[in-house]
Amino acid sequence: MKKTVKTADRGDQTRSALVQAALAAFSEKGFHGVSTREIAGTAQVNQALIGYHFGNKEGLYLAVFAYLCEQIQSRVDPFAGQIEARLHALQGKELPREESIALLLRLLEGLATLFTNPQSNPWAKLILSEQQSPTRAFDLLHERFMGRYMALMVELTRRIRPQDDTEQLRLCVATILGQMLVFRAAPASIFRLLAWDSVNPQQLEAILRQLRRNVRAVLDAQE
Amino acid sequence: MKKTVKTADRGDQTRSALVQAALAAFSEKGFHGVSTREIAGTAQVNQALIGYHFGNKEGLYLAVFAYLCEQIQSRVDPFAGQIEARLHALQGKELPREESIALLLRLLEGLATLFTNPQSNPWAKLILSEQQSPTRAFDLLHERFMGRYMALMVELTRRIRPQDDTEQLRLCVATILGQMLVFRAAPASIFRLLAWDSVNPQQLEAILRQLRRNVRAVLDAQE
DNA sequence: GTCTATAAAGTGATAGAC
DNA sequence: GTCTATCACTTTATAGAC
Repeated sequence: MKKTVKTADRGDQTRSALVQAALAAFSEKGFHGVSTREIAGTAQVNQALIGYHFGNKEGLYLAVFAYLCEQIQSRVDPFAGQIEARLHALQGKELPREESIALLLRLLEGLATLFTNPQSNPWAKLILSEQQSPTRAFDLLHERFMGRYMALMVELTRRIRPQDDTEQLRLCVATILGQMLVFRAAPASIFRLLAWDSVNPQQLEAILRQLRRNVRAVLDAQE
Repeated sequence: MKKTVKTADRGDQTRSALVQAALAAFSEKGFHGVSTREIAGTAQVNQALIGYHFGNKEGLYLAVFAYLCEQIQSRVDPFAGQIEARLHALQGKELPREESIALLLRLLEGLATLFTNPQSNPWAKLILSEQQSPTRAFDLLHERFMGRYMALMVELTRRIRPQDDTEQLRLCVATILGQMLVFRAAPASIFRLLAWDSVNPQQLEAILRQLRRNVRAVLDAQE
């Protein structure tokens, strides 16, 4: 047993290095914009190992998204789990309106904080690329976290605006998400508009303040 | 003179066919996802003519964006020009609040109608791709129409919320734009959320209704 | 302005040695 | 699990005939 300990996870290291390098490369230049040689070079790994570990280039692409889902879930699931637990514990009883709004805002702020962080730059590019031209990778994203977070937002909104039908609630959630996503979806335009070149902590606070104000206004709106 | 009339614009026809084919191809598969052979094949034009007319593949890419700017401007400039004329005619006098809101909503609805139309599918993909990784093509987009429309929205918003400083106004415009853009930026998720597979006229009306309600609420919001 | 033909370099995948 | 070497194919750009 002992004599294999040091190299037992060499395959894991190779896979991990390839996924990291591929994540950066695919997000910067797109699937067709990078060669497997380039990725292997960055990862300091032999090019033939992509085939061995992931089957082919597409398999590596999917592995990147599986990794990406883990990263996002580990950061957002705490918020979502808390809300799901609260909703479930009610057993049919009503959730106070103010608490519903607070939970919705907390989830939204968690997402906004994550998605305005430069650390999520490469993730955002990959996800937006899949939004425009979905492949099997999009199914991963939707099943692992996107569908769940959106459903949660609809349920919270239903408690806040019981007079709306389901389609209205979904549209409401879409426009709320849009107010946060615009900073990722159209960063080149938005940063020119704001005359910012990134989002520092003070600026993030300004964004969150605007989001809070808008979301409350939207949730209170009369027809 | 007469003997060259029939073929005088043959070069124009070639350029146009290449730009049309390239627009569709680049938006579907990205710059690196299509070959010049494929574009020339679709355009039924010899592959070597891309080099002759546009220098190289990148020159063709830029020509696509110049064409795209013309198309969008011809559809949105009427709205923008009307607003600019109204603002300019004031000569310092105040614009009534209700009229400012009406003008802002009209511009926003014009943009929303254009950008939810399937006809603008390829445009949206190209623009969003430039938003994520701006090249020289983004400068074209910003200079020709995006910068102008955003500045106009900020000026209208300033009349509606004179108590806000410029940064707040810009953030407000960003979040308003986001509510419309989300249907283009994250279509795969939004359409799953709404259980739609495209936007028919009734659904467009539902989107516009939601946007109108939200924008009024956001513009009326107290701190 | 358009064509054919081709140069020069790059691509993903894989067989076979270790 | 990793490596080298290579196959089969595609890529963009361009020289030169018409």
